[in-house]
Amino acid sequence: MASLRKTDRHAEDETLGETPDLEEFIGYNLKRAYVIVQADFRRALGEDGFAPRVFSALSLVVQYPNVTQSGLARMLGIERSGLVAIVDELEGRGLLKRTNVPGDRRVQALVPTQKGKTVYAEARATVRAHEEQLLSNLSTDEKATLMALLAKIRANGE
Amino acid sequence: MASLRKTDRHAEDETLGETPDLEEFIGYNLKRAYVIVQADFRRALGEDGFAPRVFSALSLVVQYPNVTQSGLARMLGIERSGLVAIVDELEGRGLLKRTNVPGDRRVQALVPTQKGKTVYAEARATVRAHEEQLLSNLSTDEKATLMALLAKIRANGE
DNA sequence: CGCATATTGTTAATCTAGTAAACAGTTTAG
DNA sequence: CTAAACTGTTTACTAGATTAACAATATGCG
Repeated sequence: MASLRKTDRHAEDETLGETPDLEEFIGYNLKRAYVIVQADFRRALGEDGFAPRVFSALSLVVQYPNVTQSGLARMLGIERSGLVAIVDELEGRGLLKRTNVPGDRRVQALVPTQKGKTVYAEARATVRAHEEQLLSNLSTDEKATLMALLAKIRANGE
Repeated sequence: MASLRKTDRHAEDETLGETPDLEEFIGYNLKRAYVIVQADFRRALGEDGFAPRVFSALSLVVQYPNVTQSGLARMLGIERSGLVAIVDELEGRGLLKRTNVPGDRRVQALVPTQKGKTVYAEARATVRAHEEQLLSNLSTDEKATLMALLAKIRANGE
């Protein structure tokens, strides 16, 4: 998603001095912005850090201890089959544990460990700081506006 | 990426009546919005329609006829190896053709066919209409603001 | 109660998008 | 002329995600 440069076209073709169609589409612009922010996220957390989805899962487990895997999958908007590997990773790193729930032997409630809470708090601070810096050309107001507009899109689509 | 519901937590855990951390992150909100808009895009173009990246490629070829594959890959921000399948598909559907360039026997300039131009114009109108309707709870001003803010993010990240 | 239906976590197969590395052919620079 | 760079391409690989099936368990309802 690089920018359009003069040298990407051939000399002989004309260059309608216009904005490319693509930039009219919200979807295209959303994707480009997302790719940039996502790359920054990965840079922030480094090689051995969390993938975005793993970070998101940990965040929710810390905030909603005893959430079930199905519940977590619903919150994340993914299939519960896809969550298994994510929870495996978090449990493998000792950041949460699967615990059985007295009333229902099907479910595995997810509980963050102390380490999980600590590691999440650090990761959260790191990601926040990186976002802050990546978006330093946006004012606080602009960031708030952006969040509000994105929330409106979400409100429509679900 | 569904919404957070009371029933997704267990009865016994408390429910800090707070906004989930995740919604503080621009990256998370961008992704959620993007997923919604992308799903709408696919609905708009239907089963046999274009994937977003194929649509984007066609758009650029129509707007910049005689672009090379390398140039197009740069514009799209993908590797040129990844572009081969996309161009194959568009050529297979008769929407563009690879032509050789007099001065340079390495490159294949991409030229839209008449059908390509027509099909693109239709697809563009369809996608626009769907975006319009999906985002009908945003005013024209809000949409413009959103675009501008996304462009600012892009300006930072590249 | 008993039985159909639904839910939970899980595995396995599959799909898409995308990257990285290598390549032969060709062009450019010194 | 030779070394370096570029083009399109293939192949192999990874990540993220979906679907379908499954056994264990729970729920609803005659």
